[in-house]
Amino acid sequence: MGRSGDLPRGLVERYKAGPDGWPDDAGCPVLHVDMDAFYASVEIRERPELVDRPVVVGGVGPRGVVSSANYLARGFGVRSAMPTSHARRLCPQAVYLPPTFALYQEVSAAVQALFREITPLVEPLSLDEAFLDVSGALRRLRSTPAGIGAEIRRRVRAEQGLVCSVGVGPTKFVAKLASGLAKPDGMLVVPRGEITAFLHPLPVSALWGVGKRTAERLADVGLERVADVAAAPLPRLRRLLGTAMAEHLHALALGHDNRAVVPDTAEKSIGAEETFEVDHFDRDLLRRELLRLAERTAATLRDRGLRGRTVSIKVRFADFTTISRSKTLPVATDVTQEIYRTAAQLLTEQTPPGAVRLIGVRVEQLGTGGAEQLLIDAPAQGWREADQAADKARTRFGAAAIRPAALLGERPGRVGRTEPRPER
DNA sequence: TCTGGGGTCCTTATTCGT
DNA sequence: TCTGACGAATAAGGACCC
Repeated sequence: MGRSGDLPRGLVERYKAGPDGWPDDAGCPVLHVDMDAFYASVEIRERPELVDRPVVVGGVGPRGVVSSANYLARGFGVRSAMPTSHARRLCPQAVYLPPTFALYQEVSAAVQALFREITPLVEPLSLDEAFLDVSGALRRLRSTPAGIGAEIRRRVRAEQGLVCSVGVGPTKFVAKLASGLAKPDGMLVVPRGEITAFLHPLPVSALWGVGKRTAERLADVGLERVADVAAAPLPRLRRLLGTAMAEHLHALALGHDNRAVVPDTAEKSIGAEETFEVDHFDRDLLRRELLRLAERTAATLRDRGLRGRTVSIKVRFADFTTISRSKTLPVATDVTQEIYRTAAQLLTEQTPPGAVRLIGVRVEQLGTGGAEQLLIDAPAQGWREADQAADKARTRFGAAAIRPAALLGERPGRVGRTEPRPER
C-alpha cells in the first residue's frame, strides 16, 4: 500500500478528537494498531543514549536496505525499503544498526498479550501491527471503540515505553488506512456514515494491493483517486487488472469490506533466503549455501510442528531477474537432508548458469505431520531423529554447536549479517 | 538510489486422468 | 480406439505487503 506520506493531510482533522470528543464510533468495531517506527523505537528503548539521534535499522552491508527509521532520520528523507547506501548519503550522522529480530519478537509478543487482555479477537499482521475486533468487549469494559483505542495507546506507552497509532473504523481496510494517517503518535476515528467521504479523495495507491505497477496501469487510463476506481465500470477494471484484482479493488473503493478479524491463521509456506555481498558463480558454494538455508528452513518447520510437500528454490541473478524452480514430493517432510537434496537437484538440473546475487529455499503445502506418513516414510525416520538430536543440542549449546561437516569451512559474505549486541 | 527477508495471493501454462 | 472437454494438481512468474 502507498505510504501515508502521499495522502492529503487536510482531510485528517475531521477524524481526530475535537472539543466535543471523538467522532461517532457506534458502528466501528475494528481497531488497527500500528507501532510507530517499531524496530528503531525498540533499539532506542534498549539504548537510551540514542534518544536524540537519528536511528536507522536495516542491512548494514553494501546491499542492505532500511527496515525502520525513527522520525529524526525520516526528517532527512530516510525511508524504509531504501538502500542503506542511499540513507547514509542522506543522513551520514545517523546511527546504523543491524536488526535484532529475536528482541522485536519478544516485545511484539508482550504487546500482543496486552491486546488479548482486551479481546481474544486479535489478528497480528506482522511484528508491529494487528487488527482487533472489540465489538464483544464493549459491554465488559463499559467503553467505546475510541475509548479502548485511547486506553491501548496509554498502556503500550506506560508498560512498554513505546508509541503506537490507532485507527478505529467500521472495516479492516478503513481502520488500517486510519492508523496510517494518524501517525505519528495519534488516533483517528472514521464513522460508518463517512466511509466513502474518507476513502474517495485518497490516491489509488491507498488501496490494499495497489503498488507501483498497478498504480501506473490505473494512471495510464486516467484513474488516480479511489473515487475514480469506485466509479469505473467493473468489466473495464477486469480487462485492465484481471478478475480477482478488479473485484477486490472495486469493492474496497466502494467501502465494501466484510473480512472478519481472524486470530490464528495457519502458515502456508516457510523459507529462508540470503543475498550475497558479491555475486557468485561457483555451484559448490551455492550448494553449500542451500544446505545452510535448508537447515534453517527445516529447523523452523520442526519447531512449529509442520511438514511440507513442495520444495522450491529461488535464484536471483546479477541483473535482478529472478527464477524459481519447485518439486513436489510424494510425502511431506521436515527433514533437512530431504529438503537439501531436492533443492540441490533443482539447482543442478534446472537452473541456468550465471552470476547469482541471492539464493533461497522455501517449503510449501504445509500440514501437521500425520502418523500414516511414518509407515511410508521409514528411511527418512533416521534423518529425522538425527535432526531432532541436533535441534536439542542447539537449544542447549547455541546455534553454532551443531552443523553439517560441509558447512565447517569459510562462509561467503552476506548482506545484513547480525552482529553480536554489546553487553548491557 | 539500485534495490532485504519474511511471507501472501493471483495468473497463466502444462500435464494427467477420466 | 481415437478425440475432446474438463477439473485437479503442478509449476513458474509477478505484484504486493510489512
